[in-house]
Amino acid sequence: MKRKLVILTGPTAAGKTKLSIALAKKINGEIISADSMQVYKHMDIGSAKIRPEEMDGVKHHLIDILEPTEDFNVVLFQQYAKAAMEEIYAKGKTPIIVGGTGFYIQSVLYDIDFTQNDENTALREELEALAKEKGAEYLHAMLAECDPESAIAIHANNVKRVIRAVEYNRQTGKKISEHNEAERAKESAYDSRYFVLTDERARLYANIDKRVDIMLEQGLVAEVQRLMDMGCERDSVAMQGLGYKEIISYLLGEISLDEALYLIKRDTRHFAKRQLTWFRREKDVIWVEKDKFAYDDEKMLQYMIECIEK
RNA sequence: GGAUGGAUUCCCGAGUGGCCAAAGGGGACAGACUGUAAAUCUGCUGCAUAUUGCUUCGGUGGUUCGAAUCCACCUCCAUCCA
Repeated sequence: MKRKLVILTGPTAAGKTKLSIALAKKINGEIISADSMQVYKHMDIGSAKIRPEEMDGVKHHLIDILEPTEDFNVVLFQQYAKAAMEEIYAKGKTPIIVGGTGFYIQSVLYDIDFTQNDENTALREELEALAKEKGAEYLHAMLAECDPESAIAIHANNVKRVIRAVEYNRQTGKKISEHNEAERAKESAYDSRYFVLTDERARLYANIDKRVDIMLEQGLVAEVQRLMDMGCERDSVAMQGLGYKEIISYLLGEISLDEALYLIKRDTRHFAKRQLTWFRREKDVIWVEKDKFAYDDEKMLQYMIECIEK
């Protein structure tokens, strides 16, 4: 008997946070954040993190668990999320994964096996250096040698993924293409309800623009300044977040504040599009289109609860 | 009123007689993604009854086998002189 798992995701600025609280209260759930930036402390404004008072007594997991100087990735997410879920199930409650990072959700939902090879940074650095020196094509040719299928599937310019594929082969002696294929065939490990909250594209984009302006008013620049003062490196995982990298660029005098804002808005729109592409590809998703519910949260909740109880 | 420069496909911008439906960039749109995923990467962008046909480069007319490219006039914009 599979255990119940509720997922509430959707593109950025769709309104997941607000709806998630109401949902958690109705179904006696606890929330696990699937967000690659909200795990970090001191990154509140730019990550649009939920404020404690907004939680309204609903317990949240995986928020504020790391310093911005620490690295985070899917594997860690999966570990933490699974641990949190056990804790929630033990209490007889339902876990609700809320957040926009589709890859993270997938890692838990399909219990993807990230073979536990040690983090071999030396090898990765070696490959990165090689790519820089001899070019992306060279590395891609290396991949073609050890894993032709991956070489076909991964574009040579996508250096990060080429490196990972080569790295995987070097560490395990196997092909990542075969691994991926096997993982893809997996069925959901849970009795899950995968809700994707979304809205008309134009509204979504308008919300994004508005939200960025609000972040600025709330003190985004000061927040980023503080992070820099704390010693956050600009190429750290945390500082790759939307809103952070652009403001760093502004604070370093590379671009104007207006340019930074333009870039944040544009790139956040691009991000929302990518999220939508991801969710379209996921199977068994339940779309919750706000315009079809006349923007009535109660109606959306009611619909979601019906789906959950089925 | 005069002089000069300019008007190009959603935007910026290249193109100065045929190889131009028109470089490049941006935006929009679509897609990939299995240890950095708020990352990284790819495709596409005049219309159609689609290996061809049609309409397009401010407007009208002209030169030419052939014009976004040359000429005339007109409209608008910019700068300068009155």
